[in-house]
Amino acid sequence: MRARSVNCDSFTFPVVLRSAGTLRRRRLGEELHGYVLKMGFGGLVIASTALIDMYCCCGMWSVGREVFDRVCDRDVICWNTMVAGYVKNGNFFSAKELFDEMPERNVSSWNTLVDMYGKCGEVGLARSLFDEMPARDVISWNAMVSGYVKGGECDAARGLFDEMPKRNVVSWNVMITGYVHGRRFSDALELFRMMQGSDVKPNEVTVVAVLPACGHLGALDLGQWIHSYIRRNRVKMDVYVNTTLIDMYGKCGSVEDARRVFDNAEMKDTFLCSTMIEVLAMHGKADEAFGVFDYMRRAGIKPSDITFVGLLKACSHVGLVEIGVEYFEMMSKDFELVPKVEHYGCLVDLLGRAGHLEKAYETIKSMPMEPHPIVWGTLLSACRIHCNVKLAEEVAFHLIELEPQNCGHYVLLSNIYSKDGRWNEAAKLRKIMKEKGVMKKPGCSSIEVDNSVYEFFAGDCVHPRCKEIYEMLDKIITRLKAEGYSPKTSSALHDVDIDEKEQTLLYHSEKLAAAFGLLNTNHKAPIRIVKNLRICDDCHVFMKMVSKYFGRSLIIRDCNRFHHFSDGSCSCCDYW
DNA sequence: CTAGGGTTAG
Repeated sequence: MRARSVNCDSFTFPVVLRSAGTLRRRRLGEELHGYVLKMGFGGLVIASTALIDMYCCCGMWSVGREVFDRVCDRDVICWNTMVAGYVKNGNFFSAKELFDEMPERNVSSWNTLVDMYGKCGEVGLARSLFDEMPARDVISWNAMVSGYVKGGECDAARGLFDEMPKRNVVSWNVMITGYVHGRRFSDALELFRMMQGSDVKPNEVTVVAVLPACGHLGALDLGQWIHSYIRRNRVKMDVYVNTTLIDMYGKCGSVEDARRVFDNAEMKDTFLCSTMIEVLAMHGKADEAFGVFDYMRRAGIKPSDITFVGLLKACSHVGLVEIGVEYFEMMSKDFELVPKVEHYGCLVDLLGRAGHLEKAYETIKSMPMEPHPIVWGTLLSACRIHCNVKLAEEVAFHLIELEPQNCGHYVLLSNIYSKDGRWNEAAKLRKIMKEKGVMKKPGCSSIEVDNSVYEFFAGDCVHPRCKEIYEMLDKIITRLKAEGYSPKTSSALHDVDIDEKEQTLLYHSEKLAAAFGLLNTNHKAPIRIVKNLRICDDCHVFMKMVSKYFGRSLIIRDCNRFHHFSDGSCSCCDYW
């Protein structure tokens, strides 16, 4: 940037200063300040306001304030800029102080304050200001809805959203994002559908907000529809959009599409590449994940600690212990990244899955930080795979001490006991659960049919076509039993006799979803199901048999990986 | 001047 060789007028500086501010180029900003003075624009409000904004964006709010104090003909915009500058720098007290001193307030000044209180968690104060302000525009409403969303109050946000006299694209974006952050994915999709019925057109921010919801729910059809919507309507395909597309396709089980988006992305940054690596890892494509990492190094894209989480995950899912350890060491050696508890968790998984249980245990004991319960849980899962009851007990009892209300620990240990034939111990554990009032988290599976997502809970009867679904499921079970299927009752965590145990097992949510899928989808496409918990041994066998005897492939995502069932076998090779 | 956006260990 050489301002010397450019003809400047008083309108040039605000534009250039703005870029300097957004890029946080302090030096450049200061240099430009010099030119502003040299060219005699120093006294003008417009130039001064731009300078204030630039300094505040660069974190130099006190210099901004000095400029502000020297402006003699301050207008509202100038005042607003200074107030907003304090807010940007987290100087909420000064912002409020200056707001109170303002000789004149239009709507924007109030908006800044409403937004500020929302940002610092004072929703109540934001609301009283919102109610108090003399006039409101869309921005005021959006700021207030956003305040509720940030405070995690989705329902209050929605209440206000519904009351809005007018909504623009930001209003919809705020509310959809709110649902997604509150993990209310179905609500997010429903709102997105409502938006289509409104007069506001979705933009690139909207798709970035909804796509993660599609990913979490496994709503591939809707995700694909949004992808084609983006192309049809020339929504800007920026790096954010591409990142969420990759994530969505990956989580919906379509790695190929994720890869296509990655290859076609014009701009590739750390986020985008890390997402691609994570997706490949999730699907057991370790070599391809390593390839993306090599690409990053060649292209000079700096890996982050999250990149390494993906790489380590890729290694552990396919048992590449040595390579995984190499990546772990590479983090600090070559990239000055300090391994976090997540990376130690991956390392424990890597070692544990591969059967090196003692080494995994040693890793936990030698971690430089307090091991999070998830790390212990990882070791417990490894004990399940390798049937090490002794270590499992030690780890599980420790975990139960740490998190007595987490049902997962009891369930996992109980399954390990059952797998080993120790029914008495399993029963004792169920008694303990009962005594402590720990409820088993209900299994839930969702499936998308005709652009709608249907959710099923184990043994539920809420679906309108419930009778039909159960009849279909019974038909499938009868057929599979004829082919040799016998329910593995060890997966059922209930203190009941065998018959009843078989019943609860037969109606696990993924089976209901599969029956619904067979009833309602055409005969070529795979049936895609997303489950909130880990798939059980029995359902795993069941799905393999369905894929064989009903000639349909099924793609099931459980809470930690994908299972692609076809022709009687599963992509995880029964190792999960 | 003021409202909205991406990846993360089981």
